[in-house]
Amino acid sequence: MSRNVTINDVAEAAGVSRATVSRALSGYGRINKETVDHVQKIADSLGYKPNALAAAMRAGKTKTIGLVVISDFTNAFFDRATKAIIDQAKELGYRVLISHTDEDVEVEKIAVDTMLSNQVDGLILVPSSTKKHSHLTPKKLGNKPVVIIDRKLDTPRYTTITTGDEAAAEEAVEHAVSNGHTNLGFLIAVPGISGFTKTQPEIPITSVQERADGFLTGVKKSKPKPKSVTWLYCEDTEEAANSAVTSMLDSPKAPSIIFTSNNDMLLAVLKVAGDRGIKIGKDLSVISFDDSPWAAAMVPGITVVARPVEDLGHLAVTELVSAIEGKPNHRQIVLPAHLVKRESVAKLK
Amino acid sequence: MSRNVTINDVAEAAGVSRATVSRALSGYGRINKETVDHVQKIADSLGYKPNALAAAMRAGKTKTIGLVVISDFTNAFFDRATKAIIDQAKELGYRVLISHTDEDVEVEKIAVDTMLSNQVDGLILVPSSTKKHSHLTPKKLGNKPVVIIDRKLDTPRYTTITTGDEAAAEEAVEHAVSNGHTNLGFLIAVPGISGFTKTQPEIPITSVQERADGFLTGVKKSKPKPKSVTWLYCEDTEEAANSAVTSMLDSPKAPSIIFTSNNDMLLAVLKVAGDRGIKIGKDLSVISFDDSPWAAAMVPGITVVARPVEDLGHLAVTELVSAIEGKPNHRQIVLPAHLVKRESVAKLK
DNA sequence: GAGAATTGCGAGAACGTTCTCGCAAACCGT
DNA sequence: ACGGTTTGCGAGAACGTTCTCGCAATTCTC
Repeated sequence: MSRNVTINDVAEAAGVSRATVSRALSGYGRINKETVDHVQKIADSLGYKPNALAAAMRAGKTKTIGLVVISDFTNAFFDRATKAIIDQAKELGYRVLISHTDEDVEVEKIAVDTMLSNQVDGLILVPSSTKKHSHLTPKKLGNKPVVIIDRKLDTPRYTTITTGDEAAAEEAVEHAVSNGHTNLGFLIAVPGISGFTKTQPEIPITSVQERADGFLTGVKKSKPKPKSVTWLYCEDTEEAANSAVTSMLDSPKAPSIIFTSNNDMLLAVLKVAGDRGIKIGKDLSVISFDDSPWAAAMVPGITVVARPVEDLGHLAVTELVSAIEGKPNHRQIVLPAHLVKRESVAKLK
Repeated sequence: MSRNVTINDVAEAAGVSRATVSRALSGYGRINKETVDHVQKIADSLGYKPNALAAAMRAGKTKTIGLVVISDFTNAFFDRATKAIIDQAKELGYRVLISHTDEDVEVEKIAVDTMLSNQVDGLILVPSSTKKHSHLTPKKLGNKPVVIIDRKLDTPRYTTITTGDEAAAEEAVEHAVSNGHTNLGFLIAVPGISGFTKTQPEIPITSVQERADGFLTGVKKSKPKPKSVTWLYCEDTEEAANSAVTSMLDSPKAPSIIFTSNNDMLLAVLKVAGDRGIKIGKDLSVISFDDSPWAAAMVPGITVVARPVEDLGHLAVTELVSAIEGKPNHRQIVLPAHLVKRESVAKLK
């Protein structure tokens, strides 16, 4: 394992000092053009690669952003968000260190600590909990810039970028009612509970809360009052979701349409309905949150609330970098979400 | 922006030397138990967070793995692989720096350089090209351990972990033929070409090549010889895929089953068929590579070749870390893929 | 052509750790 | 009580870079 070529090796080989090599390669200060060329050549021939660690240490800047998401990339929101963030970070000259917390505040704490220990210049964070964020004080974060995405903290301390899920949820209900649906079912994924329940549990995630609120407002406002409304709150696992859907379909006032708060719940609806031979878009309608290629390509296409995920990721990085580079501000940004109407909602009567 | 608390600050506050603080917190060398407690307390009260950069520089180890994938996480293979890799890395005490190359060798080159510059201890790499890998010599990689996954290089220099796609592809054809299909269509995604073509282009990716080979072997071996076989090689974009599928369905000898080499192609088949009112699993059958939750939940469920993606990611990290920690070996590992039979293949006659 | 301005470069400190070395104090055995 | 061992800790170097400072050598100015 041969040692790496350092700036000292280059300096020696070129017959100049370390300082001159640094000047030549980084292009600052006063230096002769010919020296630059000469050093360049030597550096190339030795296969010199600058040590970003050493540079970062000296500079106090790592050009690295920490990204702490709750979920992995097997999720129709976080895969796209992560990609957008990495791409935009690269565009602005930053790298991204990624960690995921699986909705666990303790894991989040450790993840953030690791990020700080690795001297990230700033953090993009999807908080696990609206309320438990005592580890997220500016002091504990070493006063580093932070951008919160997808969800809000109950104290709006940092720049926060979310999507207008409440209005979109309302629009979704409106769309269903205007298509003649009067028996509505809502399936809300809530982390931290076990199994599923009819009574509304505490929802530690503002985006989910807003979706539920939007659904509720939609129900309240709906012109022909719905005959029946079924709410089910469900743990985000396959088994729990399948049980919940089964229970909903077996209830005496089975809904003609189910609204799902995310794609995991949607897949459960598709699966259980499929197993029972219930045809989506005909016997049973469905509207879900979050668009995806497969939701569009399926037959029938699934009507969804599409959120501007790429814009959100892009903006998060832009805001963060702007803060890193000295323009700190605490903006609360809400990007509009909108309903994409496909064929999974039957027109009744 | 208050400066960070360093080991010097702790030392001063505790009235001991830097060395003692380091000993106390890292737990090595000879040190008094009481001193340890005292220093701990002071460190906590000051909110001291060790600077991983400085430690890494001193140690020459960053406990970081570089992951260079071709695609982002919006892909049914790489999302799962990435998650598995991050999780297993964390398990073994490593962090992961991620980059994606979009199948571009030049981007790959820069990505690898960035990784090296950031002093990763090892690399997990999905190479963009089987042949163009002059930037991947041990020398250029500073003799760091490398694990190649998903695809092979034409010179097997590093530990390589792939899946047995050829056998699985053969099995897929066999399954179709045994269900009475005699008009077969193959839709192979090939990066680097534009649009689609009937003539086989050079395939720069061994996994795709193996799938094509497996399909071909399957065709050759098939008992009732197929009446017609249509091959289409297609750029991995939505438009090209849609055109290719359209072209295939419009050809005089339209296939009764289409084999797709990845999920993007599968979605194109679903989309075009859906638009034309062609029922999958009835009027048209399909088998694709790579399983996913939606392929399972759809109606009909899509018959797929499932690859052990999590195992692959897991193993990649384990192998890499073992090499980092001094047991270098160059294994060529092939994990078995298998056919998951669902309802997207019609039984003919 | 003498003083002033400019140019090019080297010496050396600094970033925050870890770890080797060596020294003093405490402890041991006889 | 005296030589030898153990214990605890401090001094200082090292990792690879960047950047300030200052000093020569060169060029400019009148």
